Amino acid sequence: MNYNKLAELLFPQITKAPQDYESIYPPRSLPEGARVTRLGPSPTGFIHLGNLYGAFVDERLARQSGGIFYLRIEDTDDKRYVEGAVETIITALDFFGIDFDEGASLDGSRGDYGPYYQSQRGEIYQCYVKELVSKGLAYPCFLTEDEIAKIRKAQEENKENPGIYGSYAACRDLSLEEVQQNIDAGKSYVIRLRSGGNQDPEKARTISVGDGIRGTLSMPENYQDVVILKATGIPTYHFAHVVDDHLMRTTHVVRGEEWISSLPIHVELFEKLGFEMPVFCHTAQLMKLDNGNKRKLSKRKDPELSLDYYRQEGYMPEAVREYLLTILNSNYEEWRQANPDADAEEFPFQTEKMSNSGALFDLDKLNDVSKDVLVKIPASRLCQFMKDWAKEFMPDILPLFEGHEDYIEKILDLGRSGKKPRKDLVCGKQIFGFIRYFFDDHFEIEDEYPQNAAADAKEILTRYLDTYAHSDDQSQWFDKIRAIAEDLNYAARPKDYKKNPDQYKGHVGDVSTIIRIAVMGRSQSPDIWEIQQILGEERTRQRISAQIG
RNA sequence: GGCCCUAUGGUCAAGCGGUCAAGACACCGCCCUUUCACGGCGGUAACCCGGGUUCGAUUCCCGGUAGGGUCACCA
Repeated sequence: MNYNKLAELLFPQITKAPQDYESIYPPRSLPEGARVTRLGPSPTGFIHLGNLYGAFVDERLARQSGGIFYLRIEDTDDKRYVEGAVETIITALDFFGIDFDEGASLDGSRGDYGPYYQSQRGEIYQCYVKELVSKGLAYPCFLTEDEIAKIRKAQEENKENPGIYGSYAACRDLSLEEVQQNIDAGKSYVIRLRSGGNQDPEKARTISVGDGIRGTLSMPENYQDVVILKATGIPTYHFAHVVDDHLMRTTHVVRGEEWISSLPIHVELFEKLGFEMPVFCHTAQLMKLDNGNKRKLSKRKDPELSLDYYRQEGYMPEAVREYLLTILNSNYEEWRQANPDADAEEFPFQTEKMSNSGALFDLDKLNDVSKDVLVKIPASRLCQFMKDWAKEFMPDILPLFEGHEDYIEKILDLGRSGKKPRKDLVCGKQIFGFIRYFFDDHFEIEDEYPQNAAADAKEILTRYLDTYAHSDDQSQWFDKIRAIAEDLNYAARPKDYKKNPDQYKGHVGDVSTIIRIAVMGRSQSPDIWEIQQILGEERTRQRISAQIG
């Protein structure tokens, strides 16, 4: 068999040789130790938390080493293509602070290692396929779907592994003439790898691959004659991955653990092509607890998997980032405690510190992290964020914020100063619920007066209103409440009440709860005096009067 | 079914042959306090099972079990 002739027969249009591409895409000149990573989404338009998780790893690896992080669109399957998906991906990632140094972007592509859309790299792949064919390492296969199905059936009956390999690889040794005849007959064909692996597990070589996260992975070598070029002339993922990551000079391939099982294929491809392998980092799947069982997060059932969910709820990107970092590296929280004010970028991220078991997504934890993050963000930025969020997801309330920035900022800053700032802001939705009573249209009485004091409510509020002086400082103000409490036989200090509960109707806390409900509509809130200062005298008096009736 | 990955409290997760088995979230209690939150203190709660190796295994090996992944001209 003359493989050169076969290659020429199959790919007459390919005139370039691998060497040409080697010089078009030379090794990158980057500082020692710089890492080149990539994100390779297929343009389905759906980007989820898992993608973001992986993207962070890529981004950290590259940026921390002074390397390159690029975006490559893996659109080798036109059936999956969704209009506008690339924009969606870039925008969603950008919202969470992920951007690229190179590759596909909103306005075309940038970088010297393109094209960055696999669909535009046909010639490149075919060149390497041709190379493989000419070396007898790949061959055209004319098996039809039906024939393959039959083979599979027979294999199942014989309890053999399914697939095209060994004696099942019917087209492995077709002569040049047979190939020619098939082509002339208009038969469609794919190109398969002529695997050198042994299907007998006893005789198979064991391959060991170092993984950036998991140490060493070892498994039997590949023996399947996998498809590398589809009938359309477009490569499969396996082949595109190997060629692209070599030519784009990727040093670290971060991908989900579902790829581990096809690693042997990739290893064989890298070897046959004579490429150096990148370092693989197989990340664990994000899981979720469902009826007591861990399971993979699914886009159908789990809204929190979608990145949109966090935007809709109004989580700030840095909060999500911070949370992701805590599950990304086990020592992150420790580092954060030691460096409370440091930029997250400064954290020395290590793939070795990544968990290799599936982490359960924990909303409670996210909320907690978010509180800690938001407490450090200035009110002006929070206000801006709330406006942006409302504009997109709750346009009805936007007018409450716009043009009232000073008011909003005061509200957001309530109790946030001092040594022990309040941490009650989590996300947009929650924040609005938390501060709703500051807006008359959204103010309503939500809670009931405490039972022991309800009877005195009107009396308390009347006296409160009568003695109210907006200019009182906090202690003057509270002294008046104490006075009211004492007059009405409530203990001025809770401790007195605790000692002699029978002597009083309640304590000053009950009195202020009445006031709190009248002014805020709820029994729980930050400091009443501060709120009244923000609300203003008129509005405060109005609300109290309204409850006196 | 074959191959592979994983296995410490409810969750995340330190540990890497000898520890009273860290820490965080959640939960509970107490303190602080005019409510809530914050903060402080304390508490409940864990090494999947069975064999080895070893003076000694959560840690190493083997075998189960459980969960997950993968076996496409999808990525």
